[in-house]
Amino acid sequence: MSEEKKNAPSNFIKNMIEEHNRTNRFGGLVHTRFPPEPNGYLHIGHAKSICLNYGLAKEYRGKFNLRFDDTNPTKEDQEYVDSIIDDLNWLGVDWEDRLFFASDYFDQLYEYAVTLIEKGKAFVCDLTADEIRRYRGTLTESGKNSPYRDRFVEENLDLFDRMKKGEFPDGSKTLRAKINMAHGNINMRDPVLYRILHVPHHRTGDTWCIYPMYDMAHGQSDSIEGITHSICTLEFEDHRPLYEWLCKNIGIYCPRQIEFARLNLPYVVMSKRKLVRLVKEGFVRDWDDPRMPTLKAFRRRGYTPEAIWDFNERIGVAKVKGMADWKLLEHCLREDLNRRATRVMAVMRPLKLVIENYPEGQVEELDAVNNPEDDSAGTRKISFSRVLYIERDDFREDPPKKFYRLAPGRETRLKHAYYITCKEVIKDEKGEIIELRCTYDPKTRGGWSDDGRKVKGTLHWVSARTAIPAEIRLYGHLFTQSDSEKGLKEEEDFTANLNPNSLETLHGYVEPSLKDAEVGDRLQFLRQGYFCVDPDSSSERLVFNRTVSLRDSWARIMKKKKK
RNA sequence: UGGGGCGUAGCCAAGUGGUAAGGCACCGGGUUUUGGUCCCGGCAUGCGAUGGUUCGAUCCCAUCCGCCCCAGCCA
Repeated sequence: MSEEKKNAPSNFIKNMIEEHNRTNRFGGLVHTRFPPEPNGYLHIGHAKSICLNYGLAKEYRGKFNLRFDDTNPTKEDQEYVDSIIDDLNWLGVDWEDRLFFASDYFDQLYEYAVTLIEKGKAFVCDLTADEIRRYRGTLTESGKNSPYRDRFVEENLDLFDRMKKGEFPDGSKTLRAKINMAHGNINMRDPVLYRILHVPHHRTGDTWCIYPMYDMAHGQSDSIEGITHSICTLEFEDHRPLYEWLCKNIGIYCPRQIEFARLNLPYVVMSKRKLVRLVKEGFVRDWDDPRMPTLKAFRRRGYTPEAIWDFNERIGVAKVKGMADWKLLEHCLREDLNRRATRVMAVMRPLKLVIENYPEGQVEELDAVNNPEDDSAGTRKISFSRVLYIERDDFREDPPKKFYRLAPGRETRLKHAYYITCKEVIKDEKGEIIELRCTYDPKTRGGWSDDGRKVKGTLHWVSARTAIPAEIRLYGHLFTQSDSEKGLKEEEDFTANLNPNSLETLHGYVEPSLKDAEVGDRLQFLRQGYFCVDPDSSSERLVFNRTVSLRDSWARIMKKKKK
């Protein structure tokens, strides 16, 4: 069996890896990792990092680790560990037996710190947080040395040991690297390596009251695990010199840190702070509200992991900060769903339609194809009768040009059923159309006419006597502005840009074959879009989320006309 | 005014001394019992700007312009 391999486009990281392989820098190995901090839920931006790291390991037949960067017990929690693992499994990521935690290395990290002290490369500093800030200098002025910088090694060793033993209160002392307070890169101005935190850790409990900072943990964990390419986002570029300085001065293997631009999507927010507010202040239902950019939300909305992978492969990887386009994500989704989703008929905004010449009480079973893209999906029976519902949008009393659907006196096709002709429009006292009276042509059963007569439009429908009522949720962008901070007035914050119409709830009808649909089932509602069964569904009530609409060229024609 | 990055089409993004890949979007056409899918075609005399080197520059050099990140005992 030959497997057609997609031409994954090149990017600067692959070029770098290939250069490393050419020069044998890492012995031809590629070993990556995804290093989340367990302090929140994964979102679509994390997916880019995951796909990148895991994808590279796969492509170069290397290894991939999952490592939680859990060095700040004040923010982290087991709940997030579980949630992150769940999302990674959903994405199909396999770290085999390599699930690690930075906290697994606390003993080793402590020894590394001792090594630095012994080499005269680190010292215990008694400055307060405020003092440290003042001593650090500014972007343009160099800092000045801490008065504790020249403590003897023995004293530093003793103090650090006592920090570990819990002799000092939070914030009273830190361990700092001894580098250069005049360095242009502020990260090199004697950065804090360890701080005192009398806080229990979700994994190590009360074992520790000193915890390493990011810089003292991340690169060292990479080193311990034999990571070759430590891929992170752009804002860590300034940390690379420190990453390398620490490896070198501790005297351990040094991976290569590579920085790439994180993913940004318009009309949504990705920052943890903002996401929390949306949930806490009730702007969305929860972390998995289908309007959220969290992976949980994408999952609930009906997105497939395959689509997310495809999207990430297509947006590429670079150092240019940019905005990805929802249109591309949606394209990837439709492409995947088109292949796999069963077609069914559902009416979102029902309009009653009575076929006057169809015998009262008669019911017919008609054949319907389940998926024209997949013959193996087979066919099903759908029942036809005298009273139906069609989509309100599929009828126009005064049809504009190029409107192919139903209109007074016009003949059109009911999908899989018959040609019908609209004879009469019935309105209520307010002038609202409440019912259509039509006739059908019995000779067009199945939707064909053998006299060569053609109709332009084909409508979806459900039979009133068998249709199941359903709640249908349509989603729009969370924000009205591509950037949630755009155009805010003086006193407003980003929530002022929330889209008040991001959720529209409809009550329609679906065909009876959906009676036993299960949560998560993905379907195409013919001519409308892809939908999935929401967990809010019960045996009493079916709830569908619109995952994404179908491309709608009629809507585009109308839009153009308006302009 | 310190340090680190980035500027190729509406959005992403390859290429890097030999005359601008690809995808999305968009436009036009064909097929179609989904105005879906699919198929065909179009879409940068141009690579932030200006000089220079060269037979030849998006690529090398110089200068300039624009944007982003960094002053947590967060990651």
